[in-house]
Order: sequence, then C-alpha cells, then structure tokens
Amino acid sequence: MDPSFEENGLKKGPWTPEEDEKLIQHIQTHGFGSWRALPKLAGLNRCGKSCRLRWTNYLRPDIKRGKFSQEEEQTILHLHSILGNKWSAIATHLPGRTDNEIKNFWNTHLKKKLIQMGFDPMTHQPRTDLFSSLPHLMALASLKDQLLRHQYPLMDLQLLHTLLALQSSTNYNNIHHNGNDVVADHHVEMEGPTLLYNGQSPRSLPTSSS
DNA sequence: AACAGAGACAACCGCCACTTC
DNA sequence: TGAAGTGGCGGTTGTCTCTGT
Repeated sequence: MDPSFEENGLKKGPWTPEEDEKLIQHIQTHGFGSWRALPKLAGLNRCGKSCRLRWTNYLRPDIKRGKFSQEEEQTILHLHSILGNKWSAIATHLPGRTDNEIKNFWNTHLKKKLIQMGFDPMTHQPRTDLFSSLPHLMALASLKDQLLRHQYPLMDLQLLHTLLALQSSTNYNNIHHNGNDVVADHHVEMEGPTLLYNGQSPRSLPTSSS
C-alpha cells in the first residue's frame, strides 16, 4: 500500500506543481465554494481539508514569503506575550503571513532565542530556575574567575566586552566562585519582556536576519 | 562520496465552535 | 433542541535540505 495514499484512495503528502496549478485554476475560475466539494470539481484526488490548507498556507496570492523582518519578529514577540499561542490572532497583525508560518517561526527560532536569553517562552518572564541556566553560568563563572585572577594581564577589551554582554543577557548579574560553589545573584531589576520590546536588539545573540 | 544528525517548514490530525436543518 | 456538516485552530509529525564527519 502506497503510504502517500489514504485508505479511501485520497492522496496525502507533499503537493505537486500540477496539483497546485489545478487548485489555483479552479479558485481563479470558480471562486470559493464548499471546500469539501472542491477537490472533485477541480479534479484533485485530495480531501477538502488538504486543499484549504494548501491554499491558505501556500498558494494564496497575498502571501509574503521569505525571512521575517526585525519588525515582524518584534511584533510576534510582543503579541505572543499578550495573546499566547493564538497564532491566527497574531497573524491578523502581520499582513501576508500565515498562522502556520508564524507558528513554525516561533517554534524553530523565537522560542529557542528566548530560552537562550534566559526567558521563559510561555510567560516571557526571566526564568528563575537556576538549573536551567547552570551550564551557561558555569562557563561564565569559569571565564570570569580566570580573568579576575589576572591570568590575562593584557586583557583583550573585546573579550571583556563579550563577557559583560553575556553576563547581562542572563538573569543573573553577579556570577562568582565561592569556594567550590558557583554563586549567581538574581538580577532583580530586570522586568519581564521590556528588554526585548523597547526596540533594542538583544545583546550578544545573533538575530535571525544576521 | 556516503552517511547521520539537525534544522526548517509543509502538511496532517484531532478537536472545537459555529451553522444549518 | 440536538445531530450532522463544515471550517478553523493549535499541536504534532513527516519530509526535505543542509551541514558536519
């Protein structure tokens, strides 16, 4: 049994250019009717749901394709902090972008970025669990410790700048060794998402457009 | 050159809300 | 009033491409 066909004989999986052309032609000629009835009328061996999804997420003429701009990224972050995973609601504020596209962009880029910066991607608040940041903190503490012990008398200013930027991008503003322990004091002044939304790009982390 | 793993994104699935009868 | 049909939404999976070994 070909896995690209359902038990009822309808095709599933990636669309071919020929199928796309049939769908576009049908909609341009007849407009929208019942999605359920459309496949038969258009000569497509697909279910109506599959046709609707293909049109709304890919074939619609007003869809904007390509990378998300910095402005779009900021808009998504802002709206997500207010609306949560309401992708269709977020999409209404981004002309030409589909909810599916925004959802994918969030899951593959923005969520990871927030986590890397020490923010909880669901609440947009700084993460308070030390263990989630521990590897990052260990590395920072080790680097800072070595610098403070003057192992680099001709300290590279660029390196120092990077260290400070890294430290300030975490939730902890004072990372140091205390005997064998790593101590990280929480940065209590950092308020929620303002770091992200005040128009400044995150320090020390590359943006998606770079 | 071949393979494995990771990343990106298109597509599917299941559920829910709304409409119609 | 409730059952059936339909469309829309969000979560998840599948597939393709890229990159490193």
